[in-house]
Amino acid sequence: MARSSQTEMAVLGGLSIEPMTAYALREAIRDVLGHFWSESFGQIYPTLNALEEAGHVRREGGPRARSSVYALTPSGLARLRDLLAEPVQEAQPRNGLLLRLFFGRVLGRDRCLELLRDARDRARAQLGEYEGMLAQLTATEGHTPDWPYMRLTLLAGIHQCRAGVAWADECLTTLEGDPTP
Amino acid sequence: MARSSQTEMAVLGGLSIEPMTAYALREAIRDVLGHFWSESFGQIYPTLNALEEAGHVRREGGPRARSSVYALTPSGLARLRDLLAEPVQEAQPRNGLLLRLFFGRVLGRDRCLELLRDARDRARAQLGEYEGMLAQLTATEGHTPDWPYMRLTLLAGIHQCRAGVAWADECLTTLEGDPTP
DNA sequence: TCGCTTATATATCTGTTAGGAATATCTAGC
DNA sequence: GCTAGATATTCCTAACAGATATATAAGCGA
Repeated sequence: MARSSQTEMAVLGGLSIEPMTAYALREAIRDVLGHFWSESFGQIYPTLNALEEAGHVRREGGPRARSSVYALTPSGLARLRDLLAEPVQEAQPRNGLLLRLFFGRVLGRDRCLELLRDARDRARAQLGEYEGMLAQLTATEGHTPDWPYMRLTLLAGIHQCRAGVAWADECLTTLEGDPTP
Repeated sequence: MARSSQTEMAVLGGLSIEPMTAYALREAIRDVLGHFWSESFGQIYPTLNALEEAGHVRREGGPRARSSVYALTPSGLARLRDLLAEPVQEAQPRNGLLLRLFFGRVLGRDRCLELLRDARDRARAQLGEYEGMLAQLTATEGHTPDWPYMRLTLLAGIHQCRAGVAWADECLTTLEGDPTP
């Protein structure tokens, strides 16, 4: 059986854009999907093997001696369609920042303020990056069919960051004005 | 290296509020931290055992025959402080919704619209819940030391949801107006 | 008040998943 | 040719979720 079907989806999806080596696939996932997805070698390779076994992926000699380029087969595309149509399963939430802030009484107010400032700065920086990417995307001529969908995911990042900045700002003002230590 | 157990932090933190059984701890984590954290029995029990071994937690007879109530020891509180002070390590992002939307070309526009509407509705519903909880929190008399920090985390949920709604709305308008199938 | 049923509480166990260190190989610059 | 860095792959270990097993309490009819 395949590893988690989520990894399968990401892998098939990546190959649906163009055939790649496993290494390139990982780079692509990190660079393109990086702000909302991640996969590591340990997942990608076994998944590719399983997919090859199932005939969803074809392996060809790669650019280097011992490397392989994987390409989607028709059945692989069908499989991708099926997976994408499955209900979204959200990952269990695990927000380390909020966990720390929740126990702020123990951590101390100053530390919390620091955390919040940090979070705000990081969100601001990210926001700048995303806006740059969006501008670049908007400027590209000859939109591919993927264009509107890439835009969606970028917009998600932007809204998220803006919310993050606004939240941190609000918290900072209330917490700074709070007399209790 | 450390995929350090964040579970330890959540467990110690929970016990820092009041002594509890493992079962109650899990309930508390689900109900109170639920919107940004999650733990399962499979992690909580072994973590408690390890903490007891290390002397960070004291086990006493619980409300039922075979049950134990765990309480934080001074060294446990110190340990919690240390853990909270460690740099925040964010979980790898895994957003199933965005992954699907990214491959929207394969999934089809109509399905994407559906996903977006769903996401918007869920975000709206959540927002209502959080706002209710915030109102309730604001109304409570005699603020505990934890009060301002609980408020922070609730606000985070609220900002997040608002951003989610705004994003989905924006995407829906652009995608609905898009002539390409 | 007894015995039966159901719900709740407690604990353990197991397969899956994840992440990244370790390893190997190649390419290019010096 | 030699070294640095990019490319490619394998593997191991710990975290993890969720199911399952077992015990206890509570409800309820007789």
